[in-house]
Amino acid sequence: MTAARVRSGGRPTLEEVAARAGVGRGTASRVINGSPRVSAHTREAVEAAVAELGYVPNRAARALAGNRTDAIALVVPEPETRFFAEPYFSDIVRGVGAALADTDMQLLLTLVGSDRERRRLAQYLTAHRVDGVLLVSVHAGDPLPDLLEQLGMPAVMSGRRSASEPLASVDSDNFEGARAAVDHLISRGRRSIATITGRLDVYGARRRLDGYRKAVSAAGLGPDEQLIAPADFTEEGGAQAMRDLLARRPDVDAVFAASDVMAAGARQVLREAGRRIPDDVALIGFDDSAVARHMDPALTSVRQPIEEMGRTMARVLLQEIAGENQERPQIVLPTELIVRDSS
Amino acid sequence: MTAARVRSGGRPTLEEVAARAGVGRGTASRVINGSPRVSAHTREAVEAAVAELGYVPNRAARALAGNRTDAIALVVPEPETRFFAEPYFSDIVRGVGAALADTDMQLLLTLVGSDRERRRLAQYLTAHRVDGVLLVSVHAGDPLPDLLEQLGMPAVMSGRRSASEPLASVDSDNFEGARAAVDHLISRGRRSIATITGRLDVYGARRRLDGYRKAVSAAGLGPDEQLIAPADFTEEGGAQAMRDLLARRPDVDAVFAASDVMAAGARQVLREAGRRIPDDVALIGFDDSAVARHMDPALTSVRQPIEEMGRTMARVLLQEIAGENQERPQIVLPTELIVRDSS
DNA sequence: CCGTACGATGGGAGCGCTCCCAAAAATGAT
DNA sequence: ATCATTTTTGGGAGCGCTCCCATCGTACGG
Repeated sequence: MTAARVRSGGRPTLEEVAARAGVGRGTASRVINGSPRVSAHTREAVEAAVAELGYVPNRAARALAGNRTDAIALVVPEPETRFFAEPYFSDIVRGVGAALADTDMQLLLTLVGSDRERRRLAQYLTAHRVDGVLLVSVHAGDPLPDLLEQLGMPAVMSGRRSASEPLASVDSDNFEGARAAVDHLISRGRRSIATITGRLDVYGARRRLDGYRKAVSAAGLGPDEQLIAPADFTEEGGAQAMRDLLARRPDVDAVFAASDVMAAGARQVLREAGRRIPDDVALIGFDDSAVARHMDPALTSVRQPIEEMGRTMARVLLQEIAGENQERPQIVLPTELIVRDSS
Repeated sequence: MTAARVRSGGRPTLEEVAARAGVGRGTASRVINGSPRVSAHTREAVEAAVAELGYVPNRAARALAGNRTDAIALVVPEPETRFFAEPYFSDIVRGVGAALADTDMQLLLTLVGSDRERRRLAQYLTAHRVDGVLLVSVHAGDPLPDLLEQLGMPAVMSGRRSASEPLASVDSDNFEGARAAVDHLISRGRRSIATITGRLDVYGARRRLDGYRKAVSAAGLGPDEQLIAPADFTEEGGAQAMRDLLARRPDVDAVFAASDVMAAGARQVLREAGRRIPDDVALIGFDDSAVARHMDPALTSVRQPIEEMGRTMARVLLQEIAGENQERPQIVLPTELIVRDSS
């Protein structure tokens, strides 16, 4: 009693679809993968069989045979999740998800915190367990991008590490965003415009500072180094920077902070110093996060198109994987100044 | 000239590891999968070969042969991402990631927005492309949990749909959280304590209301229906509810809002009505989100152990997958009242 | 010293698919 | 109608692994 070749409970296989459609396995495969070398008639038959059987290709088999994975990894440095928590993370994810929706790429989420995890990730990548990698918030000294470059693994990062980035990247226009913010302060009649910078080993932070400088000097307010206070993107850092500014230049009448969180810190200090916002000192942040909307007064801020960055990153990565890109695209997306009550 | 069996550039395979260790493929497999039926000597030899060759198992082959995927999906309803954006999403992810770190389970992120995506997801699941599912913020009418139950697919959800949940679930103690908040208000001498509820088709929102009721009546302040204002978790909803409350019961001296965002809406209305916080009206929120910390005055709020919920969900799911659970665990994690300036 | 038993081991079969080659069918040119 | 092409098609080989069974080796009891 030879066991029947019919699969009892299991999911249907390609072979079964082919049998049902009265064609060979190879042909069925062609139809399913959209190869053009199939007659219309055959195609219809196979498609009907697929529908009737509710066939869904087995990903593992596909991956094994085709030597690819149909999966990409979104790599998030663990320490950052906290900072970027705000909308950032979920917006990126939403964008990426949207771009992947009509693909059958899977999105793998990879948090890397400890060195052990880093190593494991490197191993993962080396073992080619994903077709491509999305890198979020990469630091200057991060070895990962170089590893990817070396492995020839398609990758796209958000932001970049320097002006000349070997990997594909998608960034927001930090320079123009900062400039627009400062221009806005100038147009409101402010004259002693300070800035609180982010960690300057982050390229974006440097660009924001550049934008500030450009706007200030274009207005003939000369870049006054006393008005530039370095900080580290944290609330406490922003507060400290504000204290320094107030001590150095009590005449300051506007502050452009390179992040909303730092602006929140600055606000606190300004309050305690009895300066009214925006009457005495105008304040602008960067990121347009929840913090900005809920601050009192509501914070004017530079908004980055985070979700679109996510979408774009995914799109570019798919192109890289498909080998469609001659060279690594360096995409810069425009920012937008959201004017609220603080300026 | 028979092509050499040596793989030129590629990743090493099990077979190669076995050859190098001077054992058979089966034995090598046993070592790698931690089977006890291997002699210590052999084990060492294989482990050495693995290290030397930098062997990493091919996931696809494993999945294909073993009929499993070593992957779990985190399913996030798209419309929610926006609401839950705050820390919620990233905290859950961090928790899940942490619990998965020493496993070699992969985390698949699946956003489901459109019905088309829902269907595709159902197909995915039916095709057994993952070993288990993590469900975040499920609505009362969501068909997904039932589908999973039907398929016998291991699943864990955050929160639950009703008191009797067939699926495994991990929730925070909404009841006790709300009760603690209201008790705190009572201990501060408040007497006309109102509540702004979330959408009551969400189980958690109902539990928060129950907790409020319990605390109020325990204090002999009788549940006064006029002090209960239904809303929908949005800022505008919270504002509207607050207006209603003020109109109905101008004597209100405390408000417990079932979310920070609604509390933010309420705060706005209270301000406009000239009520000082906390002097005239004390205010408490729920979630302990960024909004709470940055509100002015800083908002007292009930904090949920989100990251731990993520960790627990993952842990429970792994157990479900391993078939270790007799019945579906219903885990409730404690909340904590974070007292700030608003109460 | 031999039979028994059991742990350790090797390797065949097969998971479901893609790749690719050779065969079959259709098309066109003469 | 014939032959050269081109298009379609079928199915073998093989991806790297797990499962499982037959075999081998060894320790032990009699």
